[in-house]
Amino acid sequence: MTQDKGPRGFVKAEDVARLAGVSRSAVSRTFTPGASVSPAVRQRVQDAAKALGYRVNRLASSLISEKSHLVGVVGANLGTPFISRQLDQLSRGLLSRGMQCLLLNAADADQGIAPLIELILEFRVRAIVIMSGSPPSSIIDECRANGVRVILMHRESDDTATDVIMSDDVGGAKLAADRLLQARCKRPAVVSNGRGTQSQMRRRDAFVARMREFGLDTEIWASGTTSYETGAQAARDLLSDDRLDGVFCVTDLLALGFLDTAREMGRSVPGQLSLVGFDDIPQSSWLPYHLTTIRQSTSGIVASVLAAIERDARPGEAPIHHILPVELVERSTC
Amino acid sequence: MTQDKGPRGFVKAEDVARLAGVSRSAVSRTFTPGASVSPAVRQRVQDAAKALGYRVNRLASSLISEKSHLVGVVGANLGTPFISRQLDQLSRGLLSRGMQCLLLNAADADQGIAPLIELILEFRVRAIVIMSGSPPSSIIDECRANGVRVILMHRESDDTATDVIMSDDVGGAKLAADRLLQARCKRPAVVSNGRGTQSQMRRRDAFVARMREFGLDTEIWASGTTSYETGAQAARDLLSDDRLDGVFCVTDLLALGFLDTAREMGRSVPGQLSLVGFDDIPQSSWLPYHLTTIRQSTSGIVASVLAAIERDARPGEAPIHHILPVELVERSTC
DNA sequence: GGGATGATTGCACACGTGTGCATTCAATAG
DNA sequence: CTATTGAATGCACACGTGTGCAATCATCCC
Repeated sequence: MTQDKGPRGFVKAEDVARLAGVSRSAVSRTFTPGASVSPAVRQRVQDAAKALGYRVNRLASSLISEKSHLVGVVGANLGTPFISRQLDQLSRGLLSRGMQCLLLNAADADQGIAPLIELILEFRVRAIVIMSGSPPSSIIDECRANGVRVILMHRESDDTATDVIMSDDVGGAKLAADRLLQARCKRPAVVSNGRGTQSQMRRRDAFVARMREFGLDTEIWASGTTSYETGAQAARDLLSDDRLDGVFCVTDLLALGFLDTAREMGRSVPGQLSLVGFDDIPQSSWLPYHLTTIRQSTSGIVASVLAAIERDARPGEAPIHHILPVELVERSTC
Repeated sequence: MTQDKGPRGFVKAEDVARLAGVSRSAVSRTFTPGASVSPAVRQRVQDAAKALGYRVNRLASSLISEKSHLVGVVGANLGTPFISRQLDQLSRGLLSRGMQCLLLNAADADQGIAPLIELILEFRVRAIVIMSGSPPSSIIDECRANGVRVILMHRESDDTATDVIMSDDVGGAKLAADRLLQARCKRPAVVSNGRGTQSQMRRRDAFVARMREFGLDTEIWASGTTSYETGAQAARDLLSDDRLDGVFCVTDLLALGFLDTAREMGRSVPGQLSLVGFDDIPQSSWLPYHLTTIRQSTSGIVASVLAAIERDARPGEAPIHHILPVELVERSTC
């Protein structure tokens, strides 16, 4: 099978050409869809390539064709249920469409994600997908100037026109508020992390505004990271107030921590307290929880992202701004 | 800031050289650590580069230096708690060591992961990390022949020498068995998926063997995928037998589904039934579960993988074969 | 001051591939 | 049989970078 191919390096097209008795161009054309090669030559080339274990060098190939099939992905908290599901679907979609995923973890990005984006640009990627962090607009402008699409998920850039794809946080928060009102909630509270994440703040503010429309003031709790433990802490803090009867956690992970701790503190849910989450992660439908929540369609989001990537980047084009619908999932915490 | 840089393409070293009034070599050396450049020239080059928004083209750079800083990662079920945590830590570690992560999702790999590995090889990666799937040894041989390290996580290759890094499945299964025996278990069962995943089979077989050492026959349940729902199904199937008093689920995800369903069926855990899992995913320590389990050190595993990648690939070298210790985490399901 | 030494710098080649252009070849029509 | 057409093929250039080698320059010692 694997022939003796000399001590150094990979097999190159020239080696295949020599073995097949054709020019190097013929080899290149054989592996270029739509190029003009006779069936006979193509066959000889393919045989020779197989015998030698030849594979096209994407580095050289992308260098000459000025664009690669790489897509840069920036994300943090990759171990989290919602984000990991998103990454799973995104990486699958990219692969199935002939693109590859260059993943940079933004967890340790103390300087912000600008350095990560610069690094990605060095690979001459086709597009950049940002799942976490807020890129400075100077970098985004530079990407656009170089014809690299930038796609923001669940966030928007203040001053620069970018492709934006997110769920309907405002609509979802309203659904949550209305559901709690329907459960005759009089004393609402909202729980979010303390990082000022865009999507969480949108949900929080929309929830508060909706409640105010009905004359209710919402207690706001915001601290820590987006985690189960933070939700638990929120419960310990908020439930010192006995009259609290409706809580909206802007994330399911927060909601699950809140729910467990509330019950441990002796509150019955939904008896004394109604609870609504956001995301619909798999754990929310597990038996002990059965959490009423707002479902985001990750598959819809990912599909929109993929479509945005595949759009040809024409200079004057208006950026995409998709807001995907969400839905209330009735379970048993209201 | 961003100058008018002509209509086509990225800024190249030649543009910077022209603006700085030096040769292109000087530009290249400025961005090459350890190269010889005078401070004055370096400064002029850096200024010019900044003004033009120049970044080194990694494609060309890697092409000439014959090796990239890319590491290919193959994995499936990326939305799963254990695997996503692993990927999170791995991608962080790679980035912090100056390497980039080329992620290929193996979920849709009907033909096996060989095509994915071939694709990765086209990028002339430095190493390939396999989190899921069993690569045919022919491909692995080819990788080694080309100086690309292949690192298998949680599995080993039958006939080819490869770097292997896994947890001590056998030791962990013994710990699980011993813990159940300590709880006076007489009728044990083991639950695994139906896919024949290597690590799961090792745990299962070691558990069964250990029980047999003590004269106990273990009921074996194996079906479906590795999921919460599969664990629930196992409980429905197995708990028709009233006498079952000790269950080892080879994965926490299975264990949590099993636990919820067992309780819903009226079994008290740990009263009538003891349960041990494997992995120690975050959810296992959540309040409703508090699962007794075998903890894998993902940080230890990832550290070993990173060390393996960074080892210089010398031809004659013996492959790495690390088996990392696991520990019993006592909680309240035994 | 002259020669030696060491640091800088520019030239030119190499990396492996895609593709326009001219050339060759076979096939077809007249 | 000749002229025409279209496909197939090879040549040569281009992509953007790293680096060995030789040339240049400044510096230092005697």
